[in-house]
Parts: sequence; C-alpha cells; structure tokens
Amino acid sequence: MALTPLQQDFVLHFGEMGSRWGINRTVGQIYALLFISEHPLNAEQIAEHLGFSRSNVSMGLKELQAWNLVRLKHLQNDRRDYFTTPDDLWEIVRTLVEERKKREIDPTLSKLRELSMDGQGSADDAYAHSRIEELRELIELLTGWYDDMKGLETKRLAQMLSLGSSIHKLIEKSGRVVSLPRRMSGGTKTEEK
Amino acid sequence: MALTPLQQDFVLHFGEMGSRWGINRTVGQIYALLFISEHPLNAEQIAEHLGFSRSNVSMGLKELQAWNLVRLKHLQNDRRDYFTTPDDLWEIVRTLVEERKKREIDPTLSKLRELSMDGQGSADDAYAHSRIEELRELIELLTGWYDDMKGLETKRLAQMLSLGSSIHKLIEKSGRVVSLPRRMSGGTKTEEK
DNA sequence: TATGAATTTCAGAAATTACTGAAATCACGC
DNA sequence: GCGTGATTTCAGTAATTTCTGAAATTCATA
Repeated sequence: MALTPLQQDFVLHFGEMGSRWGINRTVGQIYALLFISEHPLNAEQIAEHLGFSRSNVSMGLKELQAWNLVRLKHLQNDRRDYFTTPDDLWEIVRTLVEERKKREIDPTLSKLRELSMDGQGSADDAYAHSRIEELRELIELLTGWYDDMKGLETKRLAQMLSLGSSIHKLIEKSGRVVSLPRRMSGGTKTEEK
Repeated sequence: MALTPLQQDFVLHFGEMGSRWGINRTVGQIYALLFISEHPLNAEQIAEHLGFSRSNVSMGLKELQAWNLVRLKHLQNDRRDYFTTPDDLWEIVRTLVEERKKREIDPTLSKLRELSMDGQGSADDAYAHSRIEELRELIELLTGWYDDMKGLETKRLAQMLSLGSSIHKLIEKSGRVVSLPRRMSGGTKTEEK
C-alpha cells in the first residue's frame, strides 16, 4: 500500500510546486498520485497514501473537479467514487491551459475592455488609456491565436511544435503576402526595437 | 496626486488578480500603477498613491526586480530610485513567460529527468515510470518549441500569431514532408483519440 | 422509509503569508 | 570621516489560507 520511493518523490515534488502553480500542496499531491497510479483510487485510499484527513482529500478532489482535471469512475459493486487522470497527456495540457486562461486571463480581458470604453474622454487619462488599449489589443491577439490553435487535432499540433520557428520560412516562401491578419484590423503596434 | 477613477479601477483589478497570478496584492498594484504612469515613480510616490507602508513598497519593488519586470531610472539631482515598466509590451510578455517558465516549469523538468533516470529497474514502478517519461517528453517538446520561438523577432512573431492555425495549411502545401522533427527522435506518442 | 456507508460541509485550530514601524544600512555631498 | 536622506531589513502583528474532526447530508439498498 505504501508508495515506492519513486512515487513518493514525484508526489512530494508536485506538492511543493503546488504553491507556484496556484494550487495548494494537498491538491498537488493528490493530482500527482492519481497521475502515476495505474488504477483509479477512491478518497480513502488517497487519504491513506498521502496522510491527509479524509475531509481534506474531499476538498482537494472537489478542487480538481472544478479544474476538470480528474475523471470519475465507478467499479462494480462498489459505490465509492474512484478517480483517475486522463490517459492522454495532451488532453491534460489542453485542460490546464484552458482553465488557467479562464481564471487568469479572461477576467482581465473583460476588465480591459470595460476600461477601454469608460476611459475615453478625460485628458488626465490619456496616457493610462493608451496603455490599457495597447495591452487589451495584445491580449486579444494572443487569446485569438490560442482560440484558433486549440481547435487543431493533436497530431497537427505536435507537428507544428516540432517545426518550431522554422515555420516562418514557410510563410516567406508562400509569397510573403501573409494573407491579411484574420483577426484584427491593424494588429498591435509592432514597432521592432 | 490622487489617481483618476480609471487608474484606480485598473490598479485595484491587478491587485485582486495578483493572487491568481501567484503574486500578492501589493506587487500587483505596484506593477499596475507603474504600467499606467507616464513618468517613472519613486518608492514614496508609490506608497502614497496606493496607501501602503514604505517598507511594503520596498519589498514589492524588490520582488518586481527579481522578476525583471521593472526598470530603474534616475533623474538629475535626485538620488532616489525611480521605477518604470518597459514601453514595449512585447518585451513585458517575453519577460513574464520566461520568468514563469523558470519558476514553474524548469524545476519540474529537472525533477522529471532525475526520476526518469532513477526509476528504471523496479517492476513496481513500471507504470509510474512510463507516465513520468511520457510527461517528461511532452514538456521537453513544449519547452523546446518555446526556446525556439522566443528567438523570433517581434514582427515575425506577431505575424505568426495573426496567421494562427492556418499555418498548418502551409505545412501541407510545402510537400508534407515535415522535415524530420528537429528536436526529438520520435516525439511523444501521438495517438489521435 | 429506515439503515448505514460514502461524502460533504463547516467551525475552529494550525500554518503560512503579507504587512508594518522601527532600527539598521547604505550612499552621497560636504 | 560626518551628516542627511534614501532604502532595506527585520521582528512582531495582522490577515489569509489550509487543514482537521465532528456533524450533517446524500443516496443506494433493505
């Protein structure tokens, strides 16, 4: 029942990193444990492995469910909930990015749009307004790109990642027309430094 | 000396978001204030604008300097330190990504490499080891892509972002050879679901 | 609808993190 | 070096977050 040293080390690392990732130690460890467990685990098993109270595990699992990072399974003749992480790592990454965007970017983008509307007149706000506007445009560009990319099937995505920046040579070869940016009129002010 | 409502709103929003971004309220507000201030500010001005203690501002600025997110300026006949954010938003984004990677990804990648070496024998660890290895490979792919992209000049980067996923059509047209992935032998197992 | 296992909720305790004011340090002009 | 102002450090306090055990709730089955 006890964890091997390898498992122990992995789980503890994720616990420590938790704080940097904006989750707490418990949640990090629970996720790590599920990630490297071949079979689904129920809350009690998790509590036992990690030495947390049952209620703490319950809260941690709730948090992970809110992040959409765990899957719920049921076994025959056992009404306890069993948890796993998706087998497909790409799915995990997609979820992680999506959820972080939702929590960390989207609220700010809304706020920027709002401020951008509000703050148009006043001369006192001229500079602040232009900065906010610039920031908004940049974030719109980045999230627009992301929204576009997330639709790609995994195979193509991996392909593009492998190509890396050398893709830009393809853009050049393609006649450098760079088919008018789809998304934004002018794009952000791209002054090269 | 007081902030306009627009500035106030912006600053408070960044303070609130701070916790989600893994920084604290103070640091978030200081950064926001510097970001929308046309001219550099010294620590005392910041403390005054935001209503924090002088020492808190000092710590906040230290943190922002550790993140490499502020620039230090000096004015004629004034030995106080004045702070600004870079004019170029792209530079800010690059710094942000780089620093977050350094804090949030790199330590985990090191750990995964270590565990990947350690945990090779034991049958008990077979599954955990394969999961760890898979995760390591995926992160290597992603960070490799990032390392490659970060060298691009801003103009090209913005161009690629505007193109979004339609780039993949260029890859196809280019003869679909997809010049052997530069970085990894096989790439992560790309099973399409 | 009563039972009991599984799970969640929640109030308080414990731990961590943020913030302050006072004292210490630093750095520059004299 | 000495004095003055700017900045940092730091120990104590405040605020926040995490964690626990006990009580409440849920829910399948008898």
